[in-house]
Amino acid sequence: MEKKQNTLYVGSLAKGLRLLRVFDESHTELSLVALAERSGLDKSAVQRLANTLHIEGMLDKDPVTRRFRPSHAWLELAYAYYWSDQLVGQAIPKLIDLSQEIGETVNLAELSNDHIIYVSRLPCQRTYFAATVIGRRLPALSTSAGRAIISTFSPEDREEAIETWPLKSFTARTTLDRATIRNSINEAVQQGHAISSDQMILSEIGVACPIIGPDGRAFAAVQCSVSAHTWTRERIRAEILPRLQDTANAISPSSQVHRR
Amino acid sequence: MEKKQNTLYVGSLAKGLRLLRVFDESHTELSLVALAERSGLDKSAVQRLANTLHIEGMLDKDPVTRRFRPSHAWLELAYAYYWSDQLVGQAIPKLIDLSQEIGETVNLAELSNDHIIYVSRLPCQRTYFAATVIGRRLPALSTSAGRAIISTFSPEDREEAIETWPLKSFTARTTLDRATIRNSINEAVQQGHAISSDQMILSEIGVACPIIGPDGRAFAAVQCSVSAHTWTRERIRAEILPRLQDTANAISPSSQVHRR
DNA sequence: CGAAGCGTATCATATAATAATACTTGATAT
DNA sequence: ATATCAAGTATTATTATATGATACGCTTCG
Repeated sequence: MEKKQNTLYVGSLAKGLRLLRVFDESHTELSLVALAERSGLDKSAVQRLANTLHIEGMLDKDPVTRRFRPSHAWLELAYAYYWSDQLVGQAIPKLIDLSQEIGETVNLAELSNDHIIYVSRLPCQRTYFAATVIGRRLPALSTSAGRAIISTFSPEDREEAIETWPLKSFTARTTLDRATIRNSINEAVQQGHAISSDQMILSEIGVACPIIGPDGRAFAAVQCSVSAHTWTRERIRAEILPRLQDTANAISPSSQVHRR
Repeated sequence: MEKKQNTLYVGSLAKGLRLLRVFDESHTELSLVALAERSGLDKSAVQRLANTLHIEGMLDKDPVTRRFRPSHAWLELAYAYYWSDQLVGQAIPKLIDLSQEIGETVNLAELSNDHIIYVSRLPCQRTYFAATVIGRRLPALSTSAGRAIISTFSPEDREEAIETWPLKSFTARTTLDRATIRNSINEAVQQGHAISSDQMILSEIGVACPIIGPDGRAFAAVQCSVSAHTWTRERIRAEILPRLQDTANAISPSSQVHRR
């Protein structure tokens, strides 16, 4: 169909990957035709590609319903990812300490273009499932972690992010107004941390401190999610923030060994 | 080269996947030729495939060293996996409670052929990195979780597992003798749980209770890792085991809603 | 019982992946 | 400085390989 550039591009591989990416929160188990519909590929292509993925162990196939599901191999990829991410190894022990000290859910979020992605999550209280799963990608502007990171950008980059990065509504109270977000980020510039409420789910408050790179720009954040039923912003600032701040500082890239 | 069956098998896709699987604990960042060596593909093939993976966002490329690394997309796959795994959603809240109660690292392990794979990990104490990373795959026979699972098999299946499943040495004390393993599993049959020491790392004790399916056969286990410096088997049995057992029972598949 | 939906199998065709080769770059050593 | 080497990049002719249309068979459902 559409030519996707030159001879260094292997279309079949790209199509196979598209099949993998079609699975998400609400599509956890897909039939052949469902795969075809969601991927935009035709039935024959899906037949061959899905079959290959199955043989290679990337897709499980229910022998009775004939539907495909993500396989354990997807977790093995995550495993390999973790070893390749310099930051995680550095951060994990400190995050464990932090979560034990404050007794609340602690997350490590990394910037991934204009989104943040939760790389490590240490749930301490029962929460909704999505809050415990690694790999969740959210619009940076809508999260405390993202705002904390953006707050370390140069004024120009900050403004560009605020103006152009995507937004999506999750709750009735998700902020979709960029002026309000600008205020929140400006506050973070002043205070060195970001706080947000009701963005992903109601009655949830997020606090985040940026992890600042050698160039002064953050590429990650330590974040903490608490319930608005048991916490106020004041208490968060008094009891959680100092330790959160310390942890974020301790995971400073200045202490990172240069690779190899 | 070697014909890999029929026309329903897309070789290029399979080769691309091989490239992904080449990354692991000790190979976190690979150059073009390193990829070629480890994957067994020739340079041209790797060039095309890696390029495609890069364009599709599956591999990050360091602009200066030109080396490839796993991308955030690998975590997104894990995210999709979690939603597709019925057990995890069920288990997570109970595992959180358990880890808070006992204050020790709690894991959820699933059987993956003759290995177990850690699907969920809730570290409470500082440990070595590998013990905190999800997706780790270990020979079932060498782990308390694996032994707990095998202990629910029929005598024939149990014996076959003991005789034929793979073993690998991790520490000087990793049990490589199948008779010893048989004893350990028989104990688990009697007691309903498995305990092992020094298998993956020295001075580590693992306890595991099987999560039993509707057919009476386990396919997963709740596991707890503690340090031999602060715990004895007796104290583990007295203080950890009862709650561990309760948790494993509570995550019973009888309470699972039949899909769709 | 007929129809619809879905998974599976087959096959002729040309597209699209291949592998060999040559060019470029950058690092190291002489 | 210059040479050497290794690694990344680009090009191309060739054909194998992936393609997608079509047809078959099995369930499910009204």
